[in-house]
Amino acid sequence: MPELAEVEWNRRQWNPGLHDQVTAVALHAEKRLFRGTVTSLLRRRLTGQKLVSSEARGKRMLFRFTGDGWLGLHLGMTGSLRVEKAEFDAGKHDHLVLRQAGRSLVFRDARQFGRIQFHNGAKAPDWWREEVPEIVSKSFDAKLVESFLKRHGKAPIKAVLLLQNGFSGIGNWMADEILWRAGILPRRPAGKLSKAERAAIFSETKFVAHESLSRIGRKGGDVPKTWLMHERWNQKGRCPKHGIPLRRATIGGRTTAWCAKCQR
DNA sequence: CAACCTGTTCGCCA
DNA sequence: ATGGCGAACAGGTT
Repeated sequence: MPELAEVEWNRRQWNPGLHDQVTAVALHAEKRLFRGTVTSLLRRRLTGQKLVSSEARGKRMLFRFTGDGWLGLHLGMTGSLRVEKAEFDAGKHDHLVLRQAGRSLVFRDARQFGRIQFHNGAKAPDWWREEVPEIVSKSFDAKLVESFLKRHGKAPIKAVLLLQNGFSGIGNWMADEILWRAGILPRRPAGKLSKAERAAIFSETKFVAHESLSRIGRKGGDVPKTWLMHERWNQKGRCPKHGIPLRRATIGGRTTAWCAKCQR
């Protein structure tokens, strides 16, 4: 699930727990998810504290607690956040559960490509403060995209769109969606795109990010049927514009789908 | 049983 | 020093 808008959706799943005290912490300390994190500290510093606020940046989330506790979450490939009843029994892949009087806040991640970090201090942790502009912010502008594409000029544009220090929050399906809308073949080297094509990458990135984020709260929640996204999952996917079968190949290490007619 | 998967990180090479 | 690429990670699904 987890790309930009889905991350934001998951972040909100814990909103029912805002301003409530964490009465107990249950976690699977030996799991790879906690690599680099002192779980005993996490457990000790969150127990008895209140969840104050949360924020998402790209694919990362930060939950703030009283007592200077900061919980960083990344959903990886299969992570999700949800709320369960207070007395709910954690399943095999429910690697972190924050118990509150009225509910349990649950982090599940079967494949464990995600990550759980904890920091105790007055200021937000270093790993959160490193600045990569959010796509929906003003500082993500055409100039920034220009220089980023130039810097990675030899790599296929598809691979460049997946680099989180430039396109924060873009994942596999969003990258394909952007390229389809921009009319650009995923294998084209980023440095060989025309000025107009670079401008299209910029504006379609903004468009896809804004559109998908704006739909989270609404009923249905999903992006329109006319988006490539709905077609690219299965082998029989077809271009929403032309109805012809999508081409597919591994590019930038990931399965990539495109329309040979739309994209040049 | 084999292939595939919405992500990052590491080691190797240019 | 920087950039590009493929493998590895872990487990479920097709």
